[in-house]
Amino acid sequence: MSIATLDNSSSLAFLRSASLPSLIEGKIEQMILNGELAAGERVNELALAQQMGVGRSPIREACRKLEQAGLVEVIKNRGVFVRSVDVQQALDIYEIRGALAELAGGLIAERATDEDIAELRDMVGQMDALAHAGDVDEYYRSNIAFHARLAQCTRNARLIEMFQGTDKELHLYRHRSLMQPEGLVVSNKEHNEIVQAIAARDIKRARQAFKRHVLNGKTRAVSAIPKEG
Amino acid sequence: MSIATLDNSSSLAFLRSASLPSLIEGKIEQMILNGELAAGERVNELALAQQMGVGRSPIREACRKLEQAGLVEVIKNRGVFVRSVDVQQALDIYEIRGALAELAGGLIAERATDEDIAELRDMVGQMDALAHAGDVDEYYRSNIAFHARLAQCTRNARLIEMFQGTDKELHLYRHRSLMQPEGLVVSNKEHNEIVQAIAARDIKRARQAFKRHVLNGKTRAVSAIPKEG
DNA sequence: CCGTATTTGTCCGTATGTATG
DNA sequence: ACATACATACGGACAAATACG
Repeated sequence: MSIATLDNSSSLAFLRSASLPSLIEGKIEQMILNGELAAGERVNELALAQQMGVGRSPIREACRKLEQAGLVEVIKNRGVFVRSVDVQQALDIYEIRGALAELAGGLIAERATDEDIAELRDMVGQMDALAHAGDVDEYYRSNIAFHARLAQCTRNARLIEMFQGTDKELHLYRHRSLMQPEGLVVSNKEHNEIVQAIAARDIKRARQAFKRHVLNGKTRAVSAIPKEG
Repeated sequence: MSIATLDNSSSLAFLRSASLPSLIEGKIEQMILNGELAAGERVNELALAQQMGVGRSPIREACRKLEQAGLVEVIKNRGVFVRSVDVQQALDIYEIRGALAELAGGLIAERATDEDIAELRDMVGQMDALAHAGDVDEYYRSNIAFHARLAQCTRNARLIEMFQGTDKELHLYRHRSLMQPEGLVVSNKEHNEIVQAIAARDIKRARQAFKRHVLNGKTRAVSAIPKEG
């Protein structure tokens, strides 16, 4: 009754607020980003339904959302397949992220609070240790958190969503192992430049620093570039 | 067997290629953009299903896609509601479109073919007549087509999608009557500047011209601006 | 505050289409 | 090329939640 019941009721309260398709969507998304579901692989409705102990309807609705998000492709009467992003599509997305980063850099330099900046500094400091230690996995997670925190400082909700969305799409291109241990230090040096420009409230420098960071990320991720170096 | 049969089989072939949820999604989207479904209004599953002569499953899947596209909001156990975009959200989106237009302007100046440019010129010319004639409705349609054609010239599929997507979202803010008859002439003058810069292959000027056009559109659409004039 | 009607959430059955031997 | 097995597409039914009187 006591603790177990409380835990149970609280988890039920959570289930009440979040719809089942949304929970399933998050689960499938996680499976895709974790690589459990590889690019091009088929997403079996019945198998997932039985695995999760639900009917097929919530699975189907979740897949439609993922389709719109660009994480899966749905072929009528054939099934749902994890989207595979080719080089050209990745370059297109990086091109867009470069422009969004340019915008974001300026917004952050204008709108970030001193608390924001202090926190960003801390994160860069911690990542510096991870980079020099060569802890790729932990740096990877911290990198995501840093960019999420950075995006928040734009105070533009739609822009934050676009960074998140395009980042997930790019995961379908970066076939794991997206960074060399030495790339970590370089990447974090760019993080530091961004934060420095923001702290100085230097809009122009912040725009360029953030844009360069994204486009350098493109170069790091895309090994064989067909056009436009 | 003759013509009627052929027509029938061809329409069936179309139904074969496009999924029912996708067709319904387009239909609902059209109803929203046409104003048949007003912002904030509830989308009744059963009513739509009976109206379209289908079950509720395809309706629900279509609504999930529209939710991800940002055209509707789904509240658990309450229903689907046409999204209402407030002033701040509209400003956020215009901010993003400004950055995307800046990117697009440069890409188009680099990548547009001479045929593209000739066609863009023609469209601007036709719109000029419509603008001076004060034909708001026809100008409105031509304006959409012009921007779609312009986006195509970027040769960036994802960027094209983003222009389309954010444009639909903005429709939920612009409560009809988005342009004064005199605004048409001004707007098309900006179109002409964009095409001129592209034809001259002047990347910098094309970037600025396109960005200005979008941000001027923001000013035209947003009457009461709370911050950042 | 309660009962009723309406609407959503989910599951499942059947039909249709696809892949495989 | 055909038949079988399998997966998806859609509709209908039941349960749960909400809205209304």
